[in-house]
Amino acid sequence: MARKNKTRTALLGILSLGPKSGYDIKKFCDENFAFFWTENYAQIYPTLKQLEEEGLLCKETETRPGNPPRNVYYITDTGRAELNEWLLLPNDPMVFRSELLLKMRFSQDVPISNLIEKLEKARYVYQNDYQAFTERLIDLHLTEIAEHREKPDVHLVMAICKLAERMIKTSIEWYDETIEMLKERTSDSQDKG
Amino acid sequence: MARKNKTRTALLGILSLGPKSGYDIKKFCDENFAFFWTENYAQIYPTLKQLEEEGLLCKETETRPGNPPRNVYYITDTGRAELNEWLLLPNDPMVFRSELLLKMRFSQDVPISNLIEKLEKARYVYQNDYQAFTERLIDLHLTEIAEHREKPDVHLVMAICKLAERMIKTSIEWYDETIEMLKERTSDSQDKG
DNA sequence: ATGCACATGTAAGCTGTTACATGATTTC
DNA sequence: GAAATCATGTAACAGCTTACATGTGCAT
Repeated sequence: MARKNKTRTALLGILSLGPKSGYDIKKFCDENFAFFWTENYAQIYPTLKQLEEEGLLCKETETRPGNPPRNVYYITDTGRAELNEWLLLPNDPMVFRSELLLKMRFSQDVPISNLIEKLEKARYVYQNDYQAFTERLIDLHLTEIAEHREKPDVHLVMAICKLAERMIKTSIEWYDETIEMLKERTSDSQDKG
Repeated sequence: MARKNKTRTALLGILSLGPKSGYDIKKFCDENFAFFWTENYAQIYPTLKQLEEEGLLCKETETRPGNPPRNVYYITDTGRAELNEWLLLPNDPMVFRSELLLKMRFSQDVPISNLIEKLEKARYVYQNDYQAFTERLIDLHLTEIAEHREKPDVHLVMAICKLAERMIKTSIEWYDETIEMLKERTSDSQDKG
């Protein structure tokens, strides 16, 4: 019963890229996966503890001058085994959830200006995301050229960034078009009325 | 504490389009909102009951020959008021969640063929969705022309379908490109090895 | 006979969010 | 002095999914 805990395997995956603290993991998620994955502290810390108890991770407490002590977690061989098992399993279908689209469907009787505001606000956020991904992709290209060699996973990271960039671009174009359509309708009805 | 119940307002919204049974609501969601919203019976039935108790909906039991009895719910004025309040409120940011992209990021050491399989499977599902949306958009256009008039919300429905169609198209193109890239890398490493 | 569509519900229990709690250090 | 960053956690509770439970009518 109840769905499978994805945080477990997400943490194993992130830690398979290198040892990290709970704080690092959150940051890593926000900076790299925000487009398609999020985790929060209230999930991360208890899960790390649990994974350590199960022997999938091991903990080392680091003290660095001028910083609070950190609990850094390393993935164990057992952890890597569970990760690889999960990687081969079929994945859940992607989930896209938009409260804005839902509201839009029911908004025929609310002031259009309100809907336009919502769309503009969402579009603004996307604009920043789009720039971030574009810059990220350029960085990846430049790093690759500068280092005269490929890191083993650079093509995977780039593919993921490309999808994010294009989805966001598609969204922005749709937002602009839809905002314009709604504005035209507003002025039309004002002309008539 | 704990997040806001979105099912309540989703049901109010759907019932604002016309009276429906719990079964109808589920079907309506699956057929119209699946791209960005889902509901399931275990959420729908208790929520309908609760909304009725609060006076936001009213129930009528319908018996039709050859069919099991249905509980059809109508939205009340109080219900409409709560719906309109919610429509004006700022919405949560959209959520996109993809276990496939997450796995992809960690898949540098698993057989590429396994990743390709996953991508091809996902792409196949999208292909069907894409065709469905394309046909749906054509239908909406034709209906509009045939009826020589616009229903008040047709432009909203069409906008939503357009976004879905384009997002799916963008995804399919990315899947194809990514699958090809991975296949090339597989044959490259075979040439070298 | 088998499966699909119609039709309504409940129980269990993990998941995930929000809020709370605490404190050092650096930067403006 | 205020704000941001670094850093780790817990409590409470609503939300959401999965599985279970039950039954009719129609089509192949």
